Amino acid sequence: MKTTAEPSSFIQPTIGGPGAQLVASLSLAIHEHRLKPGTKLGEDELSDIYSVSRTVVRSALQALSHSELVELKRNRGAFVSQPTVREAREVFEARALLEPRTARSAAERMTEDALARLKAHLEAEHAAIAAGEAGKALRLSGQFHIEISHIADQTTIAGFIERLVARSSLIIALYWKRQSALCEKHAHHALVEALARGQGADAEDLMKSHLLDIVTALDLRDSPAPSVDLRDILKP
Amino acid sequence: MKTTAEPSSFIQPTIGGPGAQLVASLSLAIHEHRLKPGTKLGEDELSDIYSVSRTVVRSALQALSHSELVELKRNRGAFVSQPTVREAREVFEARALLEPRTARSAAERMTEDALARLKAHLEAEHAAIAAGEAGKALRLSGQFHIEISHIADQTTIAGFIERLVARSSLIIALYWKRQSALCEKHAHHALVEALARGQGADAEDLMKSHLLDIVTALDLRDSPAPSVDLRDILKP
DNA sequence: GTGCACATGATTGTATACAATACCGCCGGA
DNA sequence: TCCGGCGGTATTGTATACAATCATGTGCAC
Repeated sequence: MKTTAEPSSFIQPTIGGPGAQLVASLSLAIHEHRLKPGTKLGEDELSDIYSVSRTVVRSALQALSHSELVELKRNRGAFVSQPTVREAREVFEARALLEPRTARSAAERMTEDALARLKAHLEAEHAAIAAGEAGKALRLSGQFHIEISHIADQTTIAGFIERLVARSSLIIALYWKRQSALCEKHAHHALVEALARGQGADAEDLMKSHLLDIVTALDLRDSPAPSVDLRDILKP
Repeated sequence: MKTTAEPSSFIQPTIGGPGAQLVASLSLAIHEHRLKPGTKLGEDELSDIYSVSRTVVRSALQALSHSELVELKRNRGAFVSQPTVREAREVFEARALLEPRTARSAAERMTEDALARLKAHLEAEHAAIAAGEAGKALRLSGQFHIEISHIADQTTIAGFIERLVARSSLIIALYWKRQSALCEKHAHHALVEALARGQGADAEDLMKSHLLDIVTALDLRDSPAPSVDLRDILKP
């Protein structure tokens, strides 16, 4: 393991523009499942709440739509995204393609500094679970994967994983089957162990099976989408 | 090979909002290297050219910044992105991770319809090269990869590849070494052959070596970035 | 001649006003 | 009773005006 404490490159990609505060706040609420998929995000409503003009609200909503967290429907408004079963499958296929390899890279590029951050993060996860803060626990659980991708020092891939994790949060909100969030805890712990020892192959395998566990805990049968809008299918 | 002609899912992800025309036009110009990296895109300038208000121009620039084609600097304006050497390497590492596997999937899901489109595309590439339209040829060359990813029927991954191809265009504009674009032609032809025969493993290998060829045709030595702004490094 | 301070001009960030479009309840006719 | 047209209301799309910030060039002090 390297011991150099290179500064962590936590540059939010392209999200620093106008309405950053708003983007962050909404993003947080969505990740913590306080805003559920399908919720309408009215512009006037948000501009009232945050005391900014609709201009910046629109800007923020646009940013979120590019992260695929909200869906913009022309002349109808912004809604928290509702990934379909098909999209859900795709997201986890993509994660299966990217994350195991990234975990391996992370193990190889592990630093003392990063390990400390990772352990602290794990601690925070446990604390949130213990405190019964389900939303916060879920968000941290997702962010754990993002942390790892950042350690791998591939900001481009990390950006993709960030998007995938975000969508995963929505997917979990829609399709979660069991309520056992405990498996997460152990899986993450085991991953940190492997990463700490620089065991890349182990980390890769652990990540792969961890992702598989998540997918199998989802109910992705071809059900008629939760609440589809015929307009979105039968476009004139 | 399947023969069902399922409708191609060419849904532009989240890019249908305001200023779509503008986004398309600018995107085209960037892909064809008519707008070079570092070029400033003034808001008034664009609003004059396209006869729309600055509101929609800003919206379009924001969209492009989320695609990482342009960089938005607060209070200083929008510029066509200048990927660094490091970012260039990351982009092609990501492509190496995603595209070969995707090519394999494409081979497995090939349809008569898709094959026809692919061949037509190849023809267009040849025509552009023959006509000496270097910019157009380059753009089509990139779009070829996107077509394949769409055939693989993984819209999420296809979206990532689309972004990577876009960045690749900028990278090529900055770091291209040789001027032999002919290799592309043969590589793409070979790929289509493999895809047509449903030879997934071959397609995967061909894509891998094709991407490697592109990278080796780049000059990615650690050079002092083309024209950096000290402000971007020494942030107070 | 060099370096700093300030004023001026240009460009972006934000807010507001108006126009276009879609949603929803009502009403009339079959 | 059900379907289709119609108008009011609400919400989004676009344009414009004003405020804040940054770039540039001049002049003065050293």
